[in-house]
Amino acid sequence: MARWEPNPRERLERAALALFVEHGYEATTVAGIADRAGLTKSTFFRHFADKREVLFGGQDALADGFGEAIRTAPPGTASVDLLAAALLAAAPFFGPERHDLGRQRRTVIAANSELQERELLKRARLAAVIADALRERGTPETAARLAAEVGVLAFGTAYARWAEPDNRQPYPQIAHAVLAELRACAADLGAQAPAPA
Amino acid sequence: MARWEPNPRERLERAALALFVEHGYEATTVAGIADRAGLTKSTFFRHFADKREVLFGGQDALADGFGEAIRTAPPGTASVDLLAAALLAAAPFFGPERHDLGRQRRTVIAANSELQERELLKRARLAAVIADALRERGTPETAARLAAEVGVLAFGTAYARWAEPDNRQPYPQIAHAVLAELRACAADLGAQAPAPA
DNA sequence: TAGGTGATGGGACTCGGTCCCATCGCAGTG
DNA sequence: CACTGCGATGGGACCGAGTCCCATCACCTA
Repeated sequence: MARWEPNPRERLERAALALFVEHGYEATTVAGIADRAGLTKSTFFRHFADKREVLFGGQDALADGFGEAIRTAPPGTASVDLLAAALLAAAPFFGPERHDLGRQRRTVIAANSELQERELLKRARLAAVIADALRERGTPETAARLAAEVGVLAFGTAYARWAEPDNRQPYPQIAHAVLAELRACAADLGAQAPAPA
Repeated sequence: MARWEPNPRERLERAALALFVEHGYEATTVAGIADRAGLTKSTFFRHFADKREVLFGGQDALADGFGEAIRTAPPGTASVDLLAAALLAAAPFFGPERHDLGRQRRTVIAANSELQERELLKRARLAAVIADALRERGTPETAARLAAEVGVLAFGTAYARWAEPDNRQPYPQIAHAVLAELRACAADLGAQAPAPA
């Protein structure tokens, strides 16, 4: 009997991703996902708050890792390096063995605006975590908000490049490169003298 | 008879905001909004793609204005000043007479994460419009993305400050101040030498 | 062997959203 | 003054997401 087989949550996640890839997000019903995992609709909603959330399970752990990395960095570390530390804390989630899953997940999300909304919400929470951690270190309000936004942009770009089908570079290398590039752009942007009002 | 009274779209928007303020977003049904506007559920969905969208009607016009402002700026204008031009293009939407509406709208959105998701999506589209317009002017990819993100952050901050209950400053003044502050922070962030890998 | 506990199954229900068709009001036309 | 075409509305059937409640099952412990 299907009841009491292990890891119902993980089974649901796998079933959902497979069905989303096969038939698309909208054409897939929650009952269908549950069926494929040998469970029911009730159980699905006991493990996930809604249909979208089945694709975003790891995001909370990610945010925790970001905050922790910034908080435990040595005193006096520059903001850019704090961002680097945060991005690297995500490395365990992006090993080469998860490359295919990451690519599929990205494809599914890219095809549906509901899922994009959810991803943006997760990123906003990520930015909030980063900004909070920076504020705890004494970074002024606006500087913390900007750095958090840059960090999230860097993370999103790095994730996108890592998940590219033909990518072979490891995530940490990509993250460093993206962050360095963004830092340079920030310098350019900040150096421009604003026109007199 | 209620049929054929003018401005059904605007009536629906007013009815929705009023009910959201009174009972909250979730406790309000689409049928209830339509009733209050003297219309039906069918008509509601003929004017708005979904329940959330009734609060985000102006966002598309906003994005158009942003793109237009950047495209029509004099050649050679610095990126920061292009962002300033874009933010000022939004000024007509934020006259003092709309202050109360803006404040109510913000309160409703702040209380519901579904609405926050939609707002984030709209802002992402805004960022995409800005980045596209900057690319058209020859701004390199990464610089355009960063500048767009900064622009959206500036807009969000300016809108939030403008909609504060006790705010009396006009929107353009706030926008300029926020942007100047962010430019300074970008300079700081970019000036930090990254630690050697 | 008899509970006790936590996870699951299952069904009823509400509401968002889609679809289709009948209906209405307003032209314009003869 | 009818007739007709057109666009907007009303209304009902329908599906799926999500909630709620309760019965049921498997495992553990006394």
